[in-house]
Amino acid sequence: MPTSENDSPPVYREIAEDLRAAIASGELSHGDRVPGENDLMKRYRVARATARQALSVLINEGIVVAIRGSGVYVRTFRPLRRHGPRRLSRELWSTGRAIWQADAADRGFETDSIEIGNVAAPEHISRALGLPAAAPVLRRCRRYRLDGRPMQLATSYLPADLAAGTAIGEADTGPGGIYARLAELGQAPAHFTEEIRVRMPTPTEVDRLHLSAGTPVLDVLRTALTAAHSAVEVNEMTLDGSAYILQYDFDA
Amino acid sequence: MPTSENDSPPVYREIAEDLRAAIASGELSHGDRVPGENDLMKRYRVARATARQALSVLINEGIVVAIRGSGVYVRTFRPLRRHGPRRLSRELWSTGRAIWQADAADRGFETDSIEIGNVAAPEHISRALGLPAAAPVLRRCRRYRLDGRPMQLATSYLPADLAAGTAIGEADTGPGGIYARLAELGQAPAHFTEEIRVRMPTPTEVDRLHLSAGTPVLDVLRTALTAAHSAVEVNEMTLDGSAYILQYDFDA
DNA sequence: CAGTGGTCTAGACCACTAC
DNA sequence: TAGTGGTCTAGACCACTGG
Repeated sequence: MPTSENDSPPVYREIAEDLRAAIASGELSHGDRVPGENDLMKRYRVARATARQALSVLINEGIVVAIRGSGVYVRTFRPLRRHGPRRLSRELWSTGRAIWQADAADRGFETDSIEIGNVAAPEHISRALGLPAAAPVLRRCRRYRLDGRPMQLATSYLPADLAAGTAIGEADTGPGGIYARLAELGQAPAHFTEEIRVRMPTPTEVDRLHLSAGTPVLDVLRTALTAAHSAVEVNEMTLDGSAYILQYDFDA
Repeated sequence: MPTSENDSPPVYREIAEDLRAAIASGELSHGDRVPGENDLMKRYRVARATARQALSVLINEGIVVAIRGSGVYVRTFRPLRRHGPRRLSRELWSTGRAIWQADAADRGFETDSIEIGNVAAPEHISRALGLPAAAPVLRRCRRYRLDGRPMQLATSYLPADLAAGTAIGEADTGPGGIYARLAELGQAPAHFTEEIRVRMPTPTEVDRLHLSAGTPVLDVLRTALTAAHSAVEVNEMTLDGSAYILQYDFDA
């Protein structure tokens, strides 16, 4: 017979709950060291696996990180605000700034591991662009870092014939970026739609974004449309969920 | 000496990777049964804890669910599209429909466990409403279900003096809901801003939303402003991340 | 009632960090 | 070098699901 409480939660959950409460109450705060495996084994008189299981709960909730050889620590959370409409206003890119420069004025935002080439469009991309299945598209993959920390992965797709022979196919797309080049072609984006999904990251994403366990990612799929409502670009982004707050403003 | 590969990943990761690949390739698909602990122990000749650890990776990624006494299954994912701007268009609530009815026409959307009362505003709420700290506000908590499945938790806050003596304080707010009542008071919402965050759920939310492990939640904080830009309502929502796609449309 | 996943113990060896 | 977390074994008892 167990402790004979009518329906007591498992030990590891109670330990996790104690730690969670200590964090919520401020008794332990950002960056503080959390009691480790050995501490918990002594304090609660449990086996190592049980102590580990308790910690793994908090790790998978993303409120704590384990650092090998060192200890377990309360995670800090300092997200960047990403303003949907404002950052895509025409004034911005028509004056020669790349749109991601709107996110973090003056901070060390930089792009990384760029890859450009023509491919056959995946199904959801050809659909979004209104092209036949597997139509040729120009794909631009890149990674954004802020202060050295990887924040998001982004892949743009444009109809191959539209982009052919322009700076859109170059590593440096020039002042104002892709959207300014599209405008020069008479295909300036006028409307945007963004679709947002949440999920846990794949191992590849964990690696490329340096995610710790318990960190979800945001998938943002943005479609850029001209004034005539033809789709000229689709941008598929994967954001570190602990690094962003998304903001959207609109009218009734 | 281990298998002497220079830097081979741990066994449990390799097992997880095999299963992930089988799912990605379609060899195993939605609802299918995944090899269980005993299968993995035999097939890979590992101890039970190792097989469990491999499965726990996939469970925490949200790609499979474990059902006690039965087995482990590939999760199905069928999200609901929630259209930010459109669902809040004035025509909708001014014609007597509650705004959440815009999400799921004809489907069994219903509200649940409603709780209404005056409280002192939490810090982030008083800030959003432009009120002094701990000002009195009317709070409305509720839960939404679709086809019986809980989908989101929502808590609205309105300045107490504004809501006093109106149907906003009632369980049934009448045709068109809160926003129609505000309009009658000459405080019709004209602008909205929504802030989106992602995180792993608390145990309470796991319970109230029936979330399985590896499911993140979306926090949406919406502020409703009048044409004169005074904030009249703040709605703090927590959505089941596996149940929603958020969509926002806007112009350049 | 056989099989499943859930919890827990008591060990072991390893890689890494910090002093 | 002492202490940390990471991986792994070989058991045990339990609650639950399914035929």
